[in-house]
Amino acid sequence: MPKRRTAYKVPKKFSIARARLAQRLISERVLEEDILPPHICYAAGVDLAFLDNIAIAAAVVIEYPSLKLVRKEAIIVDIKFPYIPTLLAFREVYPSYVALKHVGDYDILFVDGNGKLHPFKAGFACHLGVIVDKPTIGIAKKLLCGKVGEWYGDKAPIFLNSEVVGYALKTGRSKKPIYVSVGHKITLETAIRLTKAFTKPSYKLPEPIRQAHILANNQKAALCENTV
DNA sequence: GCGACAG
DNA sequence: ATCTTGTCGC
Repeated sequence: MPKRRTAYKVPKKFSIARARLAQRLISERVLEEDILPPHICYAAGVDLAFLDNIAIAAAVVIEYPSLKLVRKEAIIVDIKFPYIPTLLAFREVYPSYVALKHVGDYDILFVDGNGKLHPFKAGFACHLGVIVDKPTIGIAKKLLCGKVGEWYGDKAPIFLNSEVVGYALKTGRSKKPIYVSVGHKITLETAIRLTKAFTKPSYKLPEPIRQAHILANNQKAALCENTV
């Protein structure tokens, strides 16, 4: 009788090793193909604001092509996990997931944070995208890793291990670009096209993220007033 | 070992 | 992300 053993060791408590294992499993589930409706009507966006150890998670739904805000919900959750570069998802995924459940259905999701533009190709956008199982686009305002390639008009590829994992994209009137990458169920090309489609000419960020950010901060301000 | 490092 | 005022320009 052969000796029975586990395929690999799975730590029971949190550890960097366990987090990396989770990220590897997440990255293996990410689908970089367009599995989305032929015509996008609604795009959801999520963003968080913090106050001590609590997070205010805001989720919104933007209609296309009007780019009007049609749904918005915010929730409050206690936060224990700290912000650690490359492990952002472990701090923000749960609140985001809960807030998203309150805005109903949508065709695509915009997340503020990277998708595959991550050291282990498992950024926050991949993590959340796989969990909610929706076409997801990652939008970051700063470069986490990788090297910016040659610019072609308004965009430049981001290389990581000689592989294109995202694009720097100049939107609105901003000199600084935003960084677009695949979260889940979408190709990089479509992610860029939809990011542009959901971004108003005068703003740098796509509406789903911009509106979610505004809502999160408004809710935080309202919460502070009630505390005073 | 050192520096960098989404939100 | 958060702490913070004014300010330059379209």
